[in-house]
Amino acid sequence: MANAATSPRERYRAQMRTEIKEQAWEQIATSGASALSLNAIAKQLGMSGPALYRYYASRHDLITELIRDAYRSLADALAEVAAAGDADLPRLGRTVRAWALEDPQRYFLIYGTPVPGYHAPADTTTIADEIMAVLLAASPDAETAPEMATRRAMAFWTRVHGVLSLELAGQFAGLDLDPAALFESELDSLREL
Amino acid sequence: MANAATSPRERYRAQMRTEIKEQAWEQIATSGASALSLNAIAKQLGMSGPALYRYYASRHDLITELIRDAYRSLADALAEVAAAGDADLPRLGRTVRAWALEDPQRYFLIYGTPVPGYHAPADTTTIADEIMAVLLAASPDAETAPEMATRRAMAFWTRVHGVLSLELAGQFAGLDLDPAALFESELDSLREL
DNA sequence: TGTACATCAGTGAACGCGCGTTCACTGATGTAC
DNA sequence: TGTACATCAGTGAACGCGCGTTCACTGATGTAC
Repeated sequence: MANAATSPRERYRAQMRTEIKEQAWEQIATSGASALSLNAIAKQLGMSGPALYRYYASRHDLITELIRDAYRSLADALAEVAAAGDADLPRLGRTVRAWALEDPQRYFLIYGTPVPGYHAPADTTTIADEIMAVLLAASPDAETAPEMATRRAMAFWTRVHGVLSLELAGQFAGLDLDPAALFESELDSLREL
Repeated sequence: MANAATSPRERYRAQMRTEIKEQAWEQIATSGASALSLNAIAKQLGMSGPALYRYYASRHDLITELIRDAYRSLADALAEVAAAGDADLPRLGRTVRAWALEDPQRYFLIYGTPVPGYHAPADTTTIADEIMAVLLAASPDAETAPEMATRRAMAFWTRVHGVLSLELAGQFAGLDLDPAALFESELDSLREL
């Protein structure tokens, strides 16, 4: 009885989908998400444009999956730190920063300028909740003062995003300022809360 | 002797340039900056595409001027508050927020996701410096402890941007959270610095 | 084991579209005598 | 004051391009007997 879930054809399909996405990320890193083109991806993979339609029903579908993957990747990175047992907020903050620096455009695909009219798929909300849950659990008083923990998690999130998105956007360019130090000082500021 | 600076033709030109930009902003608000199209603007103004080239040498030139205008507008809004004499950081923060809510895509054009490879015109840096100078001057200890003031101004800026950009991007959507209250609490947090 | 058939990845041609931009032009507006 | 000329806004046709997507097809791979 052949195992349908891992038939050669299915494995091949899965790998093609992966290669398409890898190529897509490369394009996004180079030219931004709005310039993402199925034809350009196909050409880069050495195949014709229409061939991609075997793997993704549309450009929109591909982008949707990229967004999902990006959320998943960040959630996993944080969950891994949390699973190690030493997940205080500063550590989680550094994890977010490292993840963002790895691929700034991936960060912006999730948290950057929204395209008016475009709505992220519903299930990304679930992953976003997962992320928030990790942050909440990492708040020292998560059990004893849940409201406090929520406020701290939100401040954590907005402060992290504030430094990070300006840094990644290059807004600190000629400013004689060490982004890493500013980031650390913002992480530190959360103790006052 | 005709005053060349305000000849009918020059006034007409200036007004056309303004109308083109107004139309451009409307498109950006509707579809985002990356979808901005000269032909679409022209059609909306009831003229042919090539006609716009009397007023802007290229699409790139138009966008550059929009960016400049956006910076200018924000700098002016802050300078106005500062000129009124009661410019503490919280008040400036609320000014930034009001300005951003007025037209979120205008905010994102300046502080949103950078397009890889695109570089803002050099003179916007000057306006950005102007903005930073207003923030610095608004720090209570601007004269006595300039280093302290710089750190406070930077924290102000990143925290304001953190809440604001997440709010405008709709990241607080189903989160049972009052953005205005969170914003106020972040402004308040700066006193600890 | 080989043969017949079904599945499916990938191709090339094509459609319709909108883009930025150029060019040679028409016609209205402003200037100089 | 009217006339001759220069300026310049705007047009329509055209160029070359790349896009997403559909379609009828070829040929290789896998399945059933």
